Amino acid sequence: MRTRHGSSLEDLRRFNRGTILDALATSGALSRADLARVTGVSRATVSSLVHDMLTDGLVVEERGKGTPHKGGSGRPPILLRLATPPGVVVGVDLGHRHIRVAVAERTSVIRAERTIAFDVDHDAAGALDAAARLTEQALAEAGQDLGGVAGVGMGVPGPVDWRSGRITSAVLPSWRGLSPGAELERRLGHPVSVDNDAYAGALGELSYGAARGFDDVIYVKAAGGVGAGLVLGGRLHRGTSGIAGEVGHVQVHADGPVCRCGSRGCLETQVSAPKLIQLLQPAHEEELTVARMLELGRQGDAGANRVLDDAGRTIGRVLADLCNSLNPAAVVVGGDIGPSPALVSGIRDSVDRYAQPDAAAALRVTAGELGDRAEVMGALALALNVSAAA
Amino acid sequence: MRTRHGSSLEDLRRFNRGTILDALATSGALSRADLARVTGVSRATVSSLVHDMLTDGLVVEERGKGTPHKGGSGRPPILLRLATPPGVVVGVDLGHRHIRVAVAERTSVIRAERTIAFDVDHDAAGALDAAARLTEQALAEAGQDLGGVAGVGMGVPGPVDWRSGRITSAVLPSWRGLSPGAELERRLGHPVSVDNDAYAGALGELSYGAARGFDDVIYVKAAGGVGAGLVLGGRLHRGTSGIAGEVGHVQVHADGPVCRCGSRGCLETQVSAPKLIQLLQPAHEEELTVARMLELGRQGDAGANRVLDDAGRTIGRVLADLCNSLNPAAVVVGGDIGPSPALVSGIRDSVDRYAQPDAAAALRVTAGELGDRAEVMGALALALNVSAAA
DNA sequence: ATAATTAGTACACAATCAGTATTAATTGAT
DNA sequence: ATCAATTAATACTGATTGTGTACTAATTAT
Repeated sequence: MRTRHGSSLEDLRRFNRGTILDALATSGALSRADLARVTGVSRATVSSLVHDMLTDGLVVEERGKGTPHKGGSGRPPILLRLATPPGVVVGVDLGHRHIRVAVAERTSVIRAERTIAFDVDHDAAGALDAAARLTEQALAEAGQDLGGVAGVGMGVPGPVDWRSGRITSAVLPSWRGLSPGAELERRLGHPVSVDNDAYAGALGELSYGAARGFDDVIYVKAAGGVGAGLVLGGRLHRGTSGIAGEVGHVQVHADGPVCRCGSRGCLETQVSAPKLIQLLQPAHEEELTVARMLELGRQGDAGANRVLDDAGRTIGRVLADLCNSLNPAAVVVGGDIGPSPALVSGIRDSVDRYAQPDAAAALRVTAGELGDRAEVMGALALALNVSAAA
Repeated sequence: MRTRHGSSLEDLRRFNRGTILDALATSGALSRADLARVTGVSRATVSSLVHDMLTDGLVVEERGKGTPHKGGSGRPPILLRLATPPGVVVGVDLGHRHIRVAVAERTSVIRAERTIAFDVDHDAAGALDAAARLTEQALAEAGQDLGGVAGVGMGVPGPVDWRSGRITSAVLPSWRGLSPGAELERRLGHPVSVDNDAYAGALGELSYGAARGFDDVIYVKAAGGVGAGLVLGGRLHRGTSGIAGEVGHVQVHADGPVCRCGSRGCLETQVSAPKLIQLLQPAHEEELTVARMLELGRQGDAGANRVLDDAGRTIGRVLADLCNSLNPAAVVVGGDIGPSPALVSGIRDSVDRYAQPDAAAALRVTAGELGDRAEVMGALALALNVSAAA
């Protein structure tokens, strides 16, 4: 149920209106009677609120259509649906090595999309320039211009202090101290909501993907690095300084190689996508890529599946401890190696082995539903200011 | 600000009433005008609500007293204070080896307290019998009987499924499958709210101790076992099946001794209070106890401090990973060895070493303020149904 | 056609909050 | 001592809102 509002009558009405909009957002199309049943608000009030919302153009009636009815007889309901608000939202996903931009209707239906490879890590300014250029291209393809933009969200490959909007951590020199939101805003002339890429992915899967409806979820992004977005109590957990979920730098080998973070034997040094390719390369003549590795896995290549399974077990070892502590309902695996069944089953095996039986029993481990779109969908959710934000 | 309520006018009024009660609970004594300023509710509404509350006996006026005034002139305010509601609340803390019962006014001022040593782990039924007996004794001391009890809360040494109220995990045979709340209710004739002891401790420190005012806190209970209560986003995080915070069974030595949970090398096998005493005993002729060990540490005994410091480092190693994931504002150390400065500084050192610098910098590591009363105070908070519950 | 059933609305009503006097109680200046 | 100034509390009025009841609308089954 919805929460959080003020103390006046006006607030109360706004609250009820929000409850109805939420119900419509999750259920698609409902009649006024359905809304009254679902929300607990009386039919008369629903009628009144819906009337206002129709006047404001927030919802539209869907008359005469199918009008499916349960009992058989009775007056057919007039279904209500959220109106697609004018304008579009823009989602920007800055990965370590790619930039993806999506332009979507405010119902989050994607209208245009652009992806390019880019060395984001080492050229922050260039990446932001490219993102702005891609945004303009995608807007043009969608038949829009910057004036029609209602919101912009962005995921960036590093921890963001979500009060100041600055990149706090020192992992990527070209990003250090930067305010990526302000930077993109300068280029687009529109405010930008920013979160790190793992949070964006979590938000994407939470709003539109495999994590929908769960209160406590760990979203793991396994790609060039390893990060996590934690959904706790139905909300994204960012922590005191906005760096919660940084599981990539948990030490898994005391005497492992030195990580870019300065520590030794971090999870990230063991299971990053480049590392896996490096492990697998000697067995192949062709130049391997992540996509090729996953394809080999699908085709049953033992080496590829072994590498992915081992990586899953290593990640699962870390997640097991976290699941012991957090007892979540689901682990959703994303990132570009996330779709690998071998990786997911490796995580599952490791969690089953190392987490407490009760925690493991309550846990569902799945690949994300959105694939490499999770982050950009999350960026769209940020732009739409969907409720799940903290 | 307060949150969470329904959609009707009645709900709105209840909400505003709650807002006022909250303000009074935190600020002690306020005039109606103060309340209007603090809560944002209009003076007229505050007057009306306060009138109702006076009629119901929820608040009392404090006329003529000091009546401190800011400006100097003007009609002196009538201060309002929460009335101490009739009746008392009972908190029961079942540790592994002790039982503690407190009877408190509903303002959480403790009226009577009883503590005994008891082998709770191996005799659940006996422990509950003893708890009921102690409750009656403490009630008598406070000049009350069971009829005057307004609420009972209890912390138990094992994970509780907080929907069914049953002990879920299999760690303690005599407790397996038991419904301790229902059992104590049968003995006292009064409903009992139950949580595990680490949650109770967290709730105690959150409501009355070192964790007050923080949104994200890890409370660690270091005693016969090691457990944690996680406060995330200002609320106790119980997880999907109510077993969140079970950090005692994180593996810290792959080839360590077998734990009572069946796994090997669990944190609990390395740093439980009995284990520390066992480590320290050879250097002493007298039979050591936990209290004596802490006293030795205070007196500067190198061995005792070394053992405690090492234990802190081991715990800190586990907490570092958790702090990387959760980025909390504070770690509060409780349990019977929690007051040891060596333990706390060991945790601090380990966290500084193994957690990311940003997460460590945001973190405050302290001993709990409530000492061995944390759990029973948390049980009182449960009984008072203080807001922090999930 | 008619009854039954379900959806949606109109209207009277009560609950609630806010704004504006009005009254109350005190200080300080004359 | 008296009176203005100041702050607190309340009474009253008015507007907004949600609910319940009665009513109309639209369809199916008989």
